Amino acid sequence: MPVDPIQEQLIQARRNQILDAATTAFAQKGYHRATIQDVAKVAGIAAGTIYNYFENKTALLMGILERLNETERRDDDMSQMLKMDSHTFTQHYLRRRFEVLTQNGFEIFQIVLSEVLIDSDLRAIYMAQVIEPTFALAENYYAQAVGSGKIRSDADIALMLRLTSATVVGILVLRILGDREIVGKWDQIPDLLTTMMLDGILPPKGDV
Amino acid sequence: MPVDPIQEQLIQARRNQILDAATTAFAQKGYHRATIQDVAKVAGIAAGTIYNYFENKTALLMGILERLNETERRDDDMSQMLKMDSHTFTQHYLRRRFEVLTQNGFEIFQIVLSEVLIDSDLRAIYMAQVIEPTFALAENYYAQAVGSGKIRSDADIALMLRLTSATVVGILVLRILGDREIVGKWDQIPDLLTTMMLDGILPPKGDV
Amino acid sequence: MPVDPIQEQLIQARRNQILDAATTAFAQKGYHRATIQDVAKVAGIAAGTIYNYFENKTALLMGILERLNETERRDDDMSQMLKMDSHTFTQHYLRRRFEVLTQNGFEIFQIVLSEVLIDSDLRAIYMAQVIEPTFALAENYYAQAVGSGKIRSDADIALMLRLTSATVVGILVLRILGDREIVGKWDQIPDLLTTMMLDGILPPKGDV
Amino acid sequence: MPVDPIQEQLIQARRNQILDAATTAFAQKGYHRATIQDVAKVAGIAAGTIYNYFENKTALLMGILERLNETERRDDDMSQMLKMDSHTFTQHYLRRRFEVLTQNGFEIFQIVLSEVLIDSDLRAIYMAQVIEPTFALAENYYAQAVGSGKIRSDADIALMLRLTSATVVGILVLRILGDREIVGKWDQIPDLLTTMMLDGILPPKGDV
DNA sequence: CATGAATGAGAGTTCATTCAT
DNA sequence: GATGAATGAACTCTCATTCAT
Repeated sequence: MPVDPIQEQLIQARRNQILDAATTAFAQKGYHRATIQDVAKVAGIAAGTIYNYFENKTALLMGILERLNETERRDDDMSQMLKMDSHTFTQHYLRRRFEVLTQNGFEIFQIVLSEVLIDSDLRAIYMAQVIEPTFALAENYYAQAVGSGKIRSDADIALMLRLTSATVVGILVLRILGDREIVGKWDQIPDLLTTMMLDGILPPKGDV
Repeated sequence: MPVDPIQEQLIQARRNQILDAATTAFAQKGYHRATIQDVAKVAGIAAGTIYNYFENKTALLMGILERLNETERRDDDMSQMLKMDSHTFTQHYLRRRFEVLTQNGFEIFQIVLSEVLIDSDLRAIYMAQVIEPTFALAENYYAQAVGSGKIRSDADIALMLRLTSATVVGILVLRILGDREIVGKWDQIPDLLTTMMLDGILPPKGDV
Repeated sequence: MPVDPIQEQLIQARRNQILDAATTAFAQKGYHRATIQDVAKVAGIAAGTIYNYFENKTALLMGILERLNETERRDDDMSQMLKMDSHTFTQHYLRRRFEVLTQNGFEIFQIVLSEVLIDSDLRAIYMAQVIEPTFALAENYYAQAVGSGKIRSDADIALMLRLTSATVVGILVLRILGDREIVGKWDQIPDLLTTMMLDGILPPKGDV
Repeated sequence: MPVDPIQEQLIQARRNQILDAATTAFAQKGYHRATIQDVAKVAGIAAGTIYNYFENKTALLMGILERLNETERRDDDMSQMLKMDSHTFTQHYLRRRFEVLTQNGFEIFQIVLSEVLIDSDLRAIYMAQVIEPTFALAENYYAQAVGSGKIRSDADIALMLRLTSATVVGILVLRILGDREIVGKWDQIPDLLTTMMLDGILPPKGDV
């Protein structure tokens, strides 16, 4: 069956419309409490129509996760970043991560994270497809950075990267939880985090 | 109506038995997918009995959260910690936090976190009763530490504390998600984190 | 409105195409489990098109039944058969019935029978239009046969005919159920049945 | 878990109550058209209660079939029948089969037959557990009868038995379809059938 | 006349909650 | 206080039917 490109576009548009609605509905009530009717109502279509585009409710969740993945991957021309010094690199890296978070809307992470904590199948997918790639580039960079003496050689790179990423994840969680400091100073965070991570919270040695 | 203390103890024992079962059941299947029958089966009692001790299913979740609070608060004689230097204090503080996490079992955070991300009422309670107190002591200490020049005075204390806590939260999330680095090196994390936070990931100045 | 005969033929062709598809689809999944989409797919047309030719799903079933009727009636020039002796007549009659069954495909009886057992409206139609006519001719013949002494006069003709027809129906059912003896020896059955019915299963009197 | 015999009886009673209701409801509307609500209404209980006793709607059908099996098997002390002459044996056998049909109520066969024609899984079960055993005894007897010269030795026993059983099945079908002759003379059928099968419909040789 | 996306009523099924025992 | 059978509202999903294109 030859694919009509216009048909294909219409189908994609409808799928996106439904996924947008699902994101909204799931974020408001949570995946389980939100019904297909809720999603349909938000999308402004009949409930049955959703099943012309998605096999079942779970597929909606998967669809949201897939779209998230695409966004995550869509960028990251990191070739230049490897030439930067530690500070600039870290700064760029964190800014980029925060942009991705901000652009996607936090709802999407709210949904995905809360389900991922519960559903072990989803968890495996999420780890492999979202979390791990988030580590990948930095891991590559830091390995080189250690080699060239930019970073302390006694460090456990793998673990330290987890801690760094954990910080980003944790900030996201606190943001979703509604912490006012985090929400209010969202844009300053990447740079503050850069400083904190590179130099620590102690006063500069020379200052004492 | 005077309360019979023995009756009271029996009631508390039964409540705890049910909450333990609920924790187990919710952790396995998630709050929504776990049924009251599941909880009852784990507890070794009839489903109806649960309703003699808890108003409804939501109350089970609240009960779990309350018990978590009690644990969090049960300790923390921090009076001595205020006399410590920055490194020792931070180390103590992080070790303490990780102990609490480990002792409670991660399941409980898995349950609470996933629901808290969804349910805005629960979220408000959780923020006020669990997250905020976790900040409180440190906030107090660091304010003093800045005053006495132990910490760089240009820092945004409130925000920096959020970032620190975010790291702990994020580590917990990654642990729940099953990250192998985090799981394998769990016990080393508090100390590594202490170093990283205080000194940063840059090599010591003198090394260059 | 004068009917364009070419139009009429096209319509009939399309109706037959759809009924063929419906027969196939219904036989595979059963009337209820087969969807209009299934029928459309087998027919190679769109689902909506079916509704240009049939009022609803039930009408498809009726259409199948009607076509069955036409086949049943299409032949049966029985004028010569009345001149035959009992054995030849019975043999011809049974062979003819089995041909009809075989030609139509058993699927059609599978569909019709299963629905007829359930739907009382359909049942009335089926009785009046299919079963009863099947009796008619034979009834006529046997009445004459009794009159001329070819058949025992103490017999209850009407009932005996039902039993004979019942045998044919039952054989069909067993065939649909997949009985191996019946399936394997299908072609021998009319003649065996002729012998059995006329002479019984007892050994010939003279043999003893 | 030790089984409380009174509990067990109550459960069986409720199961039977539900199966009775299901038989009624399915016979009226057919298995597919009858809803669980219909069954519940007939049984005078809530729809959900049915699911405490049967896994799903299919299990209701299976339950009906199982009860039918039990009835079929409940009897048949055929040891004496083997001593009978052909006529008495056949008469007893057919009478017995008709009794079973009559006692169970025709609805049950209406339901089972119509589903069995459609569902190939069910068909296999039905063949193995209901139809085949119905053949078994007779097959045994007739084999002996042929050996002792009571039945013509040129007969294909296996096939002839199918034809006999087919007749019973066919009579049942015609009865369900509402044929008046069959319904009206139901009780005479076994004996008439006996005569017809043994002696054929031809007039006795000596009569000519 | 053909199409097939959209519809929404209605089905089977689950499960929190109640209450007679 | 403990039980667990009964309840029925609410959910997901299916599919006959319609109708704009």
